[in-house]
Amino acid sequence: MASGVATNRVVADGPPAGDPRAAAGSKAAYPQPTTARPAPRDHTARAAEIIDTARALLEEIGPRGLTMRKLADALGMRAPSLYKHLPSRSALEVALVEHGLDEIGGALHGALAKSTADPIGALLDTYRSAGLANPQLYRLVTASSFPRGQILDGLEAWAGEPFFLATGDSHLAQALWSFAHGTLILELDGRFLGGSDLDRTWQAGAKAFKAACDASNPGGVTSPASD
Amino acid sequence: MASGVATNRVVADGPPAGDPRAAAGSKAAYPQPTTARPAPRDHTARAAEIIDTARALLEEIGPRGLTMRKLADALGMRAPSLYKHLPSRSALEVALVEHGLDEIGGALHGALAKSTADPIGALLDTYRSAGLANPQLYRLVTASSFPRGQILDGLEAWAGEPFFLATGDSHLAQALWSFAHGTLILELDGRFLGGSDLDRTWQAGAKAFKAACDASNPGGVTSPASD
DNA sequence: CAACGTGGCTAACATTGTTAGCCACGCCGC
DNA sequence: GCGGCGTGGCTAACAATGTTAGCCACGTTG
Repeated sequence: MASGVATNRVVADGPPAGDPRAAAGSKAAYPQPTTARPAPRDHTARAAEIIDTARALLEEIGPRGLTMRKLADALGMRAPSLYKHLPSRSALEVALVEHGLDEIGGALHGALAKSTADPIGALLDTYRSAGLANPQLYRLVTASSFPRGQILDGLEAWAGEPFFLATGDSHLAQALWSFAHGTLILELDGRFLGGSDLDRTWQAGAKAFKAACDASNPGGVTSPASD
Repeated sequence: MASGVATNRVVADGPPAGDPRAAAGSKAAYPQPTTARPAPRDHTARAAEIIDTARALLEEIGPRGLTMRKLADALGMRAPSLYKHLPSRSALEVALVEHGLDEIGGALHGALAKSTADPIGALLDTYRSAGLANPQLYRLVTASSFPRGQILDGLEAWAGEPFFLATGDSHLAQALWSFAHGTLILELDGRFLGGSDLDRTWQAGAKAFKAACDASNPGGVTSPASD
């Protein structure tokens, strides 16, 4: 029970059965998005202000340092007053995570919309950039202990959809996402050897998955191993 | 400073330069281990008892639930008495993590020693099994917030070495490790879609990396894509 | 002008890790 | 035998955490 029951997941098993666009895309040769982008949750103006401040503070001092009293301090008020605008610290985290998922999902969908030549490479680059730009937020979004059940319905699925769109296969999509997340979190946590050239680590994975994608999807759009 | 300065890392950049065994292995065609297994840290008998209890409790109630008072309760004593045997809760976590790294590293090295036919497949299977057998310990070992600098010198490098041994290339090794960690932590956290067949997700990644390994190491030992 | 919702405050509580200080017990040297 | 002392337990207490209760000033609205 420690990690709760997760009802929302990233990387759907593919588009709903029988969707015509998935096979008959007009312009791009890979499937078109079929998941709707969930509308962001409504917050009071003051609540939004608090969440913004929390986000800035989060990047400064990390998830553990982000305490209700410090957050209140940064806003020129006392901790209990925060509860006039947010029900709990956990709700604040949910808001931050939803922010993060919306941003990262937007970036991934955007990357796929632009680059049709090398979707997997574009996806990985975008994923990595998004994480490096907001490391603490990325850590929070992917924290094991997070109460994932409270996140906006469909948000995680929408944010993860690009991995399916880029590979055309749900298991390859999950494997690619796993690689991206694993590499990013290990990079953020400084777990690779000091002198390592991480660009090449990402490239090694990208190359492997591009090849696997070509193999599972002959005549598809992913460019032949380009390295 | 939130995540500390990591001085020990997993997956070394390869064996020390000039090591003869790396190129001229006698029996197996892939490199032999060159990193020494660090001796476990010494603990008092009572300290070891505490650590064992902590480990059992960890799997029951998770890292966040594992509090000094609950641990003391489980041992029939009071929280402050724990400090007669361990300097801090953080030191306890370090001990648990070292336990975990030693076990997982042992399993990985063992797997490579047995199976020379499909080292990458064996490695991934072993990694996954080890994590699924002790999910909370795995979470702790790979937690972002962990003070990694205090871990026994060389332990992480030794535990990660098999990834290099199996691939023969440091960047491919890091990418493979990233995939393994990413997939495992996402599986443990229940972040894949409910109905997903995770065996196939692992297989998809394994296949991609085996092919990449063959490509970067022609005539090597990894078996040709066997699905 | 009275009523009331909004949004701040202080005081306080439980839980966490942790420290200080006390004491019972068993072993060692005389 | 016995005094001293280290070992390992205890209670009391502190600071920091999330959170609740209860108070009050202010602006809007009937």
